[in-house]
Amino acid sequence: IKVNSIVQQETLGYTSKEPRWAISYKFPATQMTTRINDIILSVGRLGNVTPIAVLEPIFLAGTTVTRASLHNFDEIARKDVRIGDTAFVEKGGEIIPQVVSIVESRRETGSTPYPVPSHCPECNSLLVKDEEVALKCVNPSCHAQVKRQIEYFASKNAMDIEGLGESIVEQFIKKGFLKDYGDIYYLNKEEIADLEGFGEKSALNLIQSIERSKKAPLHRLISGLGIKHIGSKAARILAETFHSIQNIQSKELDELVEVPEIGPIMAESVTQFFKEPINLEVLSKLEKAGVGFEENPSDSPSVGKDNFFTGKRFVLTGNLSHFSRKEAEEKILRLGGTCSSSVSSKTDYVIAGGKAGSKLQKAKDLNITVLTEEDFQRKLEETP
DNA sequence: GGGATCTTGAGGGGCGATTC
DNA sequence: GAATCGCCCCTCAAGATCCC
Repeated sequence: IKVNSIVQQETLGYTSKEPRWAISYKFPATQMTTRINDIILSVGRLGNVTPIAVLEPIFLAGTTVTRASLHNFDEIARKDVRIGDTAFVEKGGEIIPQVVSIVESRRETGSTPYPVPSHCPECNSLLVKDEEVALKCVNPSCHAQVKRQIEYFASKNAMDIEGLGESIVEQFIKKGFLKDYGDIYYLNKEEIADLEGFGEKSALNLIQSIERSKKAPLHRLISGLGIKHIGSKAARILAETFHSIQNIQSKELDELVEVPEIGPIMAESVTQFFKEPINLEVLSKLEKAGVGFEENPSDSPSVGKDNFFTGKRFVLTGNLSHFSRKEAEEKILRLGGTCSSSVSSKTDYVIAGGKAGSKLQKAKDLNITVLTEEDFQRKLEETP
């Protein structure tokens, strides 16, 4: 057994379940070979075309792996991945399947390099490649893009519309109920209830969930609009700075660039979004439906006295048992802290739940204080 | 250049709704 | 009422890109 890392939990303050003296050994990721049966193309909400390897199913690190992202066509060329190849596959962090390399000695005779596609696999529009590595479908009406945009708008990170997942969105688009995310607010309960797989109860739940989302905090609405480069963090900054959609819309490029953490590319992306007639039409639908376009004062972070969380940067990892990661993040933000998705020297605390992964190791390497869930709860209780 | 963020995708468990 | 179905949630990683 090769040991590639050691995690000493001395500093973690773990309870008897995970004792202070415990040392864990990590194994190198298990690699196995399997055949690449096909390479399929997925179109994301911003039009990026991502190639995915369809694998001969293999049981690897406790699960059956059937697909792995190939990220982009440069990556395919770099690894020279071809349909029919035998590939080494592993799971990063024992979670994410990835194609590590190809076994060239087992390559089938007559195989050819995977061709870079010229047209969108969903709408057949011409694909373009600008400065970015990804190939892009630039047809705003592309079925796949519209579907992904609606899913993203309804997702937990955005408007949090429970019951509007991938397959339901697909079904609604096919039925003609949805053409963009603005249509969500004009869905008819009776029509939904008549659909296969739905009933009175589930239709009512969905409509209620949609109604609730009209009061979502401004930053979640901004995030849900799907503006390129504007994710949850940037959306929060824009909401806290400008307080309403109309206010953001009225800003010129140079005014947006003045906002901390918003650079010229992000600012350009925002102004471009509000210039597109197709986006203005959707915004109009949202506004007419009564979706909140202004910041609710209760959405702002607590600006009271300084506390343990004020100005500190946190990273969450592992499973928390008393609240979801999202809830923990919300609590930190409300108390004036910030949350990041990666550990760096600027991180003040890492909050580690059960089954914490590589972030815990990195925190240890960088000598960053690690809090258990119990420590975190105690700090919350101590904070007025 | 380092760090942060965004995007995308994977699997299984949990759970609610529908169907029989 | 039980069985089945399938959606949603959760977490993590890689690569690209952006900000400072």
